[in-house]
Amino acid sequence: MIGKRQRKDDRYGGFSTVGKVFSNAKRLEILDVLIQRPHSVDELARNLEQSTASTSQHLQVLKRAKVVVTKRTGTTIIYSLAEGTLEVFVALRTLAENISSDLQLLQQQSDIPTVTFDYVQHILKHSSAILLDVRTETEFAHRHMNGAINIPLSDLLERSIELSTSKPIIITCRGPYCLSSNEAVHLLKNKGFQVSRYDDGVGEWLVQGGGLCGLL
Amino acid sequence: MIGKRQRKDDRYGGFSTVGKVFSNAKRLEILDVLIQRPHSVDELARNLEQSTASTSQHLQVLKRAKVVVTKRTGTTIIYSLAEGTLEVFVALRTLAENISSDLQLLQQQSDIPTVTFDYVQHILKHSSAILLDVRTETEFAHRHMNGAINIPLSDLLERSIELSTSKPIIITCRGPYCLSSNEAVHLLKNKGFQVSRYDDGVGEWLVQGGGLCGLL
DNA sequence: CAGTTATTCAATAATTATATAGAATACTTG
DNA sequence: CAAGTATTCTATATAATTATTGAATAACTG
Repeated sequence: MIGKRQRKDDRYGGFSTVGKVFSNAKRLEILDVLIQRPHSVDELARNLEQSTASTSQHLQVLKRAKVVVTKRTGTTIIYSLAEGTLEVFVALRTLAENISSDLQLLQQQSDIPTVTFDYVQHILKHSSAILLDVRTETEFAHRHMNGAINIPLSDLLERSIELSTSKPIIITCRGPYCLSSNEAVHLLKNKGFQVSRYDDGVGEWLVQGGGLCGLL
Repeated sequence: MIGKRQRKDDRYGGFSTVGKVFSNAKRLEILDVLIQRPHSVDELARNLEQSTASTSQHLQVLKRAKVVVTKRTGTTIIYSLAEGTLEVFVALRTLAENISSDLQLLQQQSDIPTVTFDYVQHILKHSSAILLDVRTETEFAHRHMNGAINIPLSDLLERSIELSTSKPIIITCRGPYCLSSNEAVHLLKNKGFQVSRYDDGVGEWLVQGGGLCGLL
């Protein structure tokens, strides 16, 4: 006969297998990267600036906990988020940011004005500004906010001519920990545009009730 | 000048401090216990069947991550959940249960029929069954589902006479990992009542959109 | 089927987590 | 202020996690 304590330990132990996923910085970064689009092991390793073996090991943890799924194409294995993972990741990050004054301080180290979800929704409804996503074309194609337009950061300098100078521009990128929107803001500011930033990414956008389009 | 990699590591590192909270079985059990009502260190230690020192150490981790708050009354320190923690805990557990076939198997080791949130909402609306919470009076007082009645498991045998025999009874307790509802079901079944079980607790109830009453 | 590429496995070393016992602290009460 | 109770701190031993290197595997390519 199995004891009560043993049974409880088993239950919470199984639960903690999923919790462990979120206990390591590199694993959190993997998940954040996978929100943008599926990636191969190799791509992830380069992204994290870490050995392939170590990245693979983290991916095994994620796979065992079933928060990611894999698809083999040829010799490469493509990892992507499992259903339900995005929502929990975002909920956890939101909690972390609300809670931790450290993270907030890191975030507010900038002089660029940031706008809220509600504000972005409002301007989209009234077409009173442009929502500019500066991620790569592939990321944008995978999923992006309804109503956003895409010019990748790498092309922004030469393609800034496409942007209307009469409307203010709101920049969005991969999410709160992404540094692209900062660069984009400065680049466009120097060109005379009126710019602000939506700090959150597609994950937060979705969880807050915003619509997405894309392949998934 | 701080490098990009360093800054990312710092960000995800801060995030992982909050994630670590959910990576240990005992800490998850502490949080689950705190959902029911605030507890002292000593009470928690007895509940977890673990030394006070070790429990205190876990509580420090939770406190540093700011997912719990403390209130001193005399020599005892009362720990309770911080705002936002309940929702994330439940979201994580829901993910874990959907994902992990192990946890589901553990759960379905019973012959008692379980009912869904929607069903409970329906029967409450039509008063077609009784929702019976078998937790302690203190736990019930702290927060309970709108429309539930309370008979603690310890009193159930002698107080079963209070229950109508004409209506089916739905038992609820501390949540999916709590073993009280099982006992209560068998006890009432032997007395000839028509019983089923709502497996989730007040946390899931709240997150699914159910109303709560109580002190907090 | 030998060579190439992508990923995983195995062994190791360094770090971090965890549990415990016993000491130290903090508050209350007589 | 001495005694008692609740909690935290310290030191220690054990276990788990993490990153790395190099070997092994698996699928494709000519």
